[in-house]
Amino acid sequence: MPKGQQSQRDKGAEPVRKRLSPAARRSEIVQAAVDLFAETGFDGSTREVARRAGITQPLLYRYFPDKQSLIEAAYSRVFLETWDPAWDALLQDRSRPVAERFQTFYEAYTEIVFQPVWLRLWYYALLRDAQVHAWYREVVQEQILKPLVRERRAELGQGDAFAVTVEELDVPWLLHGGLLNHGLRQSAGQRDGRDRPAMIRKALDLFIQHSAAGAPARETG
Amino acid sequence: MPKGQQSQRDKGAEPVRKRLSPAARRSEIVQAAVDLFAETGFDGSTREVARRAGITQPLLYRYFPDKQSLIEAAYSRVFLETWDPAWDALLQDRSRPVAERFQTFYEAYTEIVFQPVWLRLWYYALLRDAQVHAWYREVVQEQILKPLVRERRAELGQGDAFAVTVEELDVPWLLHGGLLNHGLRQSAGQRDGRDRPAMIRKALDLFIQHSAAGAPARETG
DNA sequence: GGTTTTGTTGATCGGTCGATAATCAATGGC
DNA sequence: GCCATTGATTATCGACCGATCAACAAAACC
Repeated sequence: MPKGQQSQRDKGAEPVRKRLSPAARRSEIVQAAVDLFAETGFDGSTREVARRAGITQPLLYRYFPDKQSLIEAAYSRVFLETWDPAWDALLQDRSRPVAERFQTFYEAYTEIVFQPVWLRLWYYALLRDAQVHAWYREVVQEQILKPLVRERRAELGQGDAFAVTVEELDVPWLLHGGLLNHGLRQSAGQRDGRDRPAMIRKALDLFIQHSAAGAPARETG
Repeated sequence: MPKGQQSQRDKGAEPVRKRLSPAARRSEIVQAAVDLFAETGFDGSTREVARRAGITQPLLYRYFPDKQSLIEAAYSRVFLETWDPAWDALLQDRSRPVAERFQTFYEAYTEIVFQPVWLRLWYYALLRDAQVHAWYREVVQEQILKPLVRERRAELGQGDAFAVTVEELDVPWLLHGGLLNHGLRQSAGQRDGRDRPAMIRKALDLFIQHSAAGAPARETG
């Protein structure tokens, strides 16, 4: 019989101590932190994080010097792993219409960022410190919205060399923000069945129409 | 000499006790709560609320049975006093074009709801309980978006009697959400000078163009 | 002016939180 | 099989929080 199978200290079937590699343990803690913080905000207790990770609370301080660094680890886990490098190529694939490209992209993108855990953690981060917000705002603008404007310019034969202006980004920001807000609305208990792809399509239609209106009067049926 | 002018207990110039009417005191407490909760979220302490209101913390429990009712009082102060009854008439004033009416309305509306205290309290409330969110979502939809669709129908001569469908609300929701998100973005430390009226105008233009495209092919230059 | 009413305060309780120190025990090296 | 390493736990500290209660004092009343 293996020793310690049923010592007096065991209250359940779970072995009292399970020893993991630092990387694996740390990963479990971060995942527990992400889940908890997404539910309750960053005032969720370290004890609850530890409970969900199946460890005791002091052990948490073996992997993170303080709670703040645990919060930042949760940031990284969720936000930094959002962007798929393949999307950059997708957005610039000029063999397909802009609307079709960005439809594909936004369906994949929102499938990630519309998850409650992502949206809630995002808004909690936004409310807590403007630092994270400024950083991610830059990501959205450079990776998504400016490519959208540039690719649409090229599609309209307007040339894509010169810099994208602030005014050109207004409508893209409006629609991107509208989509984000739609995700938040659906995430917060709403169940009216309006599906994501349709909403994305409408947003992209609005942009395509709007950019065409500024172009040399090419009409779309 | 008035008694108690400089007793041993006075540490500053402030009189130790200032006696107010319950209504005035309660109002001061609620205002302090609104300010604090907008800054730190609803985990802001009752002691800090009391400090900002210039009273001691136990007195707070003379006016509110517990912290939750103080939170709800802060809700009411900010959210219930948002809507100006005059706006209902404004939105239905058919002597002016729909775009012009809603431009005026949204400029007044966002002047209130784009205040950091409003936006932050709103998102904190949204993240905390879906109840408040569902309630306010109903307000926006019934008071703003459905009138927008109906008035635009009338302007296009399509008749405004039959009910507004869910699909018709998609684009309005998209643009309304985009505006809200724009306010949040500006509130969170961004200073790029893009002004509200211009953004509102672009959002309304998008809606007007979109609804015109669905009409019997009337073209707008 | 004495008495009542009630707005206000000081003191404090039980609970939870973040963080630390001492101790225990599972694994790898030899 | 012993030992060193280090993952993991128990116990605990100081701070803060929500809430309660007895005591105090400023108006209000007659």
